[in-house]
Amino acid sequence: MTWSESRCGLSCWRPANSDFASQAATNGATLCAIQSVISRCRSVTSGPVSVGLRHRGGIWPPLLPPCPDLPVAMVRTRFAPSPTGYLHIGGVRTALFNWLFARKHGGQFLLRIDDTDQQRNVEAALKPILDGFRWLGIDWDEGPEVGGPHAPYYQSQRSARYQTAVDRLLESGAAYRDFAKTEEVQAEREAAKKEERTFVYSRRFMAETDAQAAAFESEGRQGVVRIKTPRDGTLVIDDLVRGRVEFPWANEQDHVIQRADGTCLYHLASVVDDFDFQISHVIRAEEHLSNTPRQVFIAQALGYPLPQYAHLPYVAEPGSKTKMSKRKLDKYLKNVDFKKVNDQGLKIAQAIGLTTSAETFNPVIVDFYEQVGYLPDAIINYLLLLGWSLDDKTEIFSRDAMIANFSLERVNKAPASFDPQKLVSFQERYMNALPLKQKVALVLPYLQRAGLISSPPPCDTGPRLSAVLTAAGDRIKVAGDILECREFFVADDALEYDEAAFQKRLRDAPESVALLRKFRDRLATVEPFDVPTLEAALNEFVAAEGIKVAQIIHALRVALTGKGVGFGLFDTLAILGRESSLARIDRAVAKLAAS
RNA sequence: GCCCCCAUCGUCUAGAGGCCUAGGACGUCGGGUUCUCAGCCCGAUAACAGGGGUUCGAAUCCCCUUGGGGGUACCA
Repeated sequence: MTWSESRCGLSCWRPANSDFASQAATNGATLCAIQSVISRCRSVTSGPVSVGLRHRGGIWPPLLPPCPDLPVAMVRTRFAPSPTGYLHIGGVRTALFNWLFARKHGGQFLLRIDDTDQQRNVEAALKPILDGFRWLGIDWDEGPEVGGPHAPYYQSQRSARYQTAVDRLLESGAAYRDFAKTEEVQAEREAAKKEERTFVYSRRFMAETDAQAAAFESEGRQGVVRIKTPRDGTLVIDDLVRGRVEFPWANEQDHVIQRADGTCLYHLASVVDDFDFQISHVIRAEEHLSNTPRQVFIAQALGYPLPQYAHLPYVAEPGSKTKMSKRKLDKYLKNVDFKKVNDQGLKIAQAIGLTTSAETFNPVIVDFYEQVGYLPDAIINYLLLLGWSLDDKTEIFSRDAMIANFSLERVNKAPASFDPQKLVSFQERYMNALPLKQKVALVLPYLQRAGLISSPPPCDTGPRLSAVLTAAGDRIKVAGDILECREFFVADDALEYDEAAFQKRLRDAPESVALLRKFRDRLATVEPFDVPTLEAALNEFVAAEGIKVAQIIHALRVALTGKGVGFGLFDTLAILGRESSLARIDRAVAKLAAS
């Protein structure tokens, strides 16, 4: 049996215990696949490696004897953003899976910029994307800013490579110059549609010789280059997540690979780059599955070994299975959970004086989360579980744990819809686990940008912020939530009151106010002014007056913070200190008297 | 239209023919705890798209239907 005959999954395992170690499907002839399987085995064992077929339900005896001398191919993956000016959350998921796969197998992850279509300002449009990846902790071994042995990593700078490929394709007859006008092809397409058959270009304006080309050109026609797609036979792809997929060649088009102006199109460029960059695994979104045949055709015509393909399901819209796009923001905002996350972000952005536009600031775009104060680890953890799972219970993964456990085998086939609520739940868990010191550092810039703390901060900021964050506990879900606690950072005479709370707890509650005035004098002498002493003092006061705690505590909270809801009352008093507490009670009482 | 992919609670998922009376998480709804809020604890709700096979036995394998998604560009 030869490898090219094998269309089954390839596996390898540790001979010692036959433990299943790693699996890869192979697309017919790719030696690269075998090498990659072996290299993956190398990462888990140092002994001899057997390669054989894996069958659902069991491992079959090895078909090849251990062959330790086979060259070990490096795992190299890539993510290819186009410079659009923002980093889409779905793109991050794809990049994450590429990154995890490379890291898991000790390979490289690279970034290549798909700017065949863009003209200017690529750098500016790229910056938010690179910043986003950096913020998320997804690092790249080769690509923009870091360079690498295969530079340049911008498609716009690689046209010479593409031209060489086009020339070779033309020379071998795998591609041809075509002089049809757009309308002429369009007419054929419509005719096919009318007759309910698959459109196949007639090649009526195909020029296979220079003389033919010259003749067309003399008519004033302009030539593009098309691939000469086979018209019969079937292409079989063994996709690492979808398994065996077959495409009849007859349904494929003679796609254009080079425009009349000499610029090349994505499919050509992508195939050439993947070869040049020695990409071993092409891991990308499902939208490219149907595009794979034309890419395979180009690669094979060029004599390139094929990479392994893995097509990931989409990240779908909240509550739907449609691919998520930032263009349909209006629609997503009708989803209550999505809107909630969006509105909270907007509120924080406004409080820190951030000018936002829906284009670049919304929950589909990564920058949103950074600005609002989410934790990168929470987002990564959430995204990891969108289409992948380890088992039926593990949910929290450190970076090391996700790298150690990730595998393409466990990627789901069905699209997963983006659930803002679940993301928030991860964020809460991570925020909660964050050490106080880091929380302080995370939150401080928000207070500064909102003008509540100067920059550089006064020296009592650290302790006060720590005290506030401790008292706040899990009320701070994202860093920007600290702005909900502004009452601890404003001057006593600048405190704002929630009118509804003021009405309910003070104006409409004269008996509470009377108690408040009385307790104020007690507060003036409590020593020390700390939580246990304050609590004891209040309990004593309540007992002496024969009242319930609730009769005074709410009034006191409104007087101190201006709000009806907040931290524990004794925490609040202790943080404010005696002086502020008394001043605020006096101010509230005065306000009451004034109205 | 044609081609390709997909299908388990509202959502993310576990599930490799008997461990399934289908498990976990998020959400939702009750109850408890606390000075409010947040949290926490306890409980409940809720799914194998439909129909045919194969098999002693099907969420799991096969076929059909339905539904969803993607492709069919001189976009990426």
